[in-house]
Amino acid sequence: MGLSRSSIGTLYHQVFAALREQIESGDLRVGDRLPSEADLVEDYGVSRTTARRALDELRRQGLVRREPGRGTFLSSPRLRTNLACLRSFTEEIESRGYEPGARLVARVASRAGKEIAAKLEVRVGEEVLCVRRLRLADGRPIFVCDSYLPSGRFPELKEADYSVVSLSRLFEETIGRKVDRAYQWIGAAAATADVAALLEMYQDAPVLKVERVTFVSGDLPIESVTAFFHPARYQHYNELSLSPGEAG
Amino acid sequence: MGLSRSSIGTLYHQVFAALREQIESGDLRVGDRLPSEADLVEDYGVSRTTARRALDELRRQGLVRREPGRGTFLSSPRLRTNLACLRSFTEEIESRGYEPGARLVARVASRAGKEIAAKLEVRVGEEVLCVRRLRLADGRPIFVCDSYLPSGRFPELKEADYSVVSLSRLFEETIGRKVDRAYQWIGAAAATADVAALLEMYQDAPVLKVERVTFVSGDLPIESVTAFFHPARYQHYNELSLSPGEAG
DNA sequence: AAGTGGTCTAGACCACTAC
DNA sequence: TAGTGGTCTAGACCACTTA
Repeated sequence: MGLSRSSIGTLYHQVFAALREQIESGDLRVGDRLPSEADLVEDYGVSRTTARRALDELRRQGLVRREPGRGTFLSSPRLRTNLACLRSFTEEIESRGYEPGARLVARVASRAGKEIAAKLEVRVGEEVLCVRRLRLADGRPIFVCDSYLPSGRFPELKEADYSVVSLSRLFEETIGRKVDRAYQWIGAAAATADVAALLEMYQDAPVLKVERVTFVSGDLPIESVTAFFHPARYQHYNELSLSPGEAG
Repeated sequence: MGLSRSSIGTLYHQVFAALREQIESGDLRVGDRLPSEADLVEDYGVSRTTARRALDELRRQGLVRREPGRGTFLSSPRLRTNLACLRSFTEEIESRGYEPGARLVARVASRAGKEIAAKLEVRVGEEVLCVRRLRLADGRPIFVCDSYLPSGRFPELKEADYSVVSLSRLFEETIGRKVDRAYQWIGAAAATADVAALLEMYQDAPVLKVERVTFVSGDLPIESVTAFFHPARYQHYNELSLSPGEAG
């Protein structure tokens, strides 16, 4: 039904997206059984391998659990993300089939205090730009992010338009350097009044707090960002394995 | 060669393990090309699907990157070390220079519900052991963890002493298998009354919630654990690099 | 032109679940 | 007995890279 074999994307991703849409629309409730692999073969006219890959993708993202002999069941409609590799928040939202959005909330020129100066590797008092944005997935508020940008080091940043969706792409376009690596801390915090309002939560409700410093090629910090995530709409996911050398 | 089609494990896991062993033995250097899918088909006498799944598993763990038209290459050490590596909570506490401690709070024999059964890959109703422990660093409460253990699969777990500090070591000693990999979700939640009391916090205060499923060699789940961290005393840290697929 | 990984098909057998 | 997911095979075509 409605699959394209030309340029829309892979078949399994189209099947995956169709299922995800069913989940998001509310047709399926938590615990409900999804179509079996055989059902998908019939409904979409694809092979079992393709149908299976779509269901496996849903599982990998934590949306469903699969029980041998029983079926595939909706577990939880949360957004989940894999930390194992560096992806911009925009890429994470996109890769899960949602339409990423952003709303510029504030934009203030300022000067670096000790904390920000250390993170951005600039002198205290150096010019920085503070940008607060509300990030959305399919129009729903997912997180608030406060970005601190070294506008002293990269003057191009002062003129940029921060109502765009992806800051990573903005960095690449305006200063011609690609995002390369990042480090981050993940913790929990109580929502302040302003964050709570943006995320449609109560003040002091728990939020997931991510502090990230991002580097572009040349190992230069380009952004220090603190993000507050709606805990019911977003969880970080990752997979861990033994580091080489200790494996058995 | 040396694959078994009986009881050692899936074919793709055996191929995967053979390749990982080659990597860890040092036969392959950073940037070296691994055997192609076609090579593995010949060498191990498996289908391309099976060979491919082994290589995909290596990529999923960040050990290799795959380039269409070129081949599969061993990732750089920095990429590998930056990717999430599996450490027990005990190791994490130790690496931060604290003296790890543990207090056994509860220990109950029970039966697996749907959620736990799916995570531990056992049947619903199968015997499981629930263990709640309070974890300490230099005597201060850091987190509460609720472990669900497949005592039906590993009867040795029933007799074990859970007042020890490291469950990973306990697993290795009692069942003779090493912890191999894990996956986890990280989110935020409000502290329940019992958790808050153990962590010396107020009820409903925000806590960092980590749900982890740990596997031992043979790819068998050994533990499904939910941990609640004191947000002022613990934050999750990690470093991110470009994904193996896009890395330069 | 040959080789590589990415995708897709159309089958097969198995263990398990539910009726 | 029928249906489910887990694994595996033996092909196929494609876009891409390298020589």
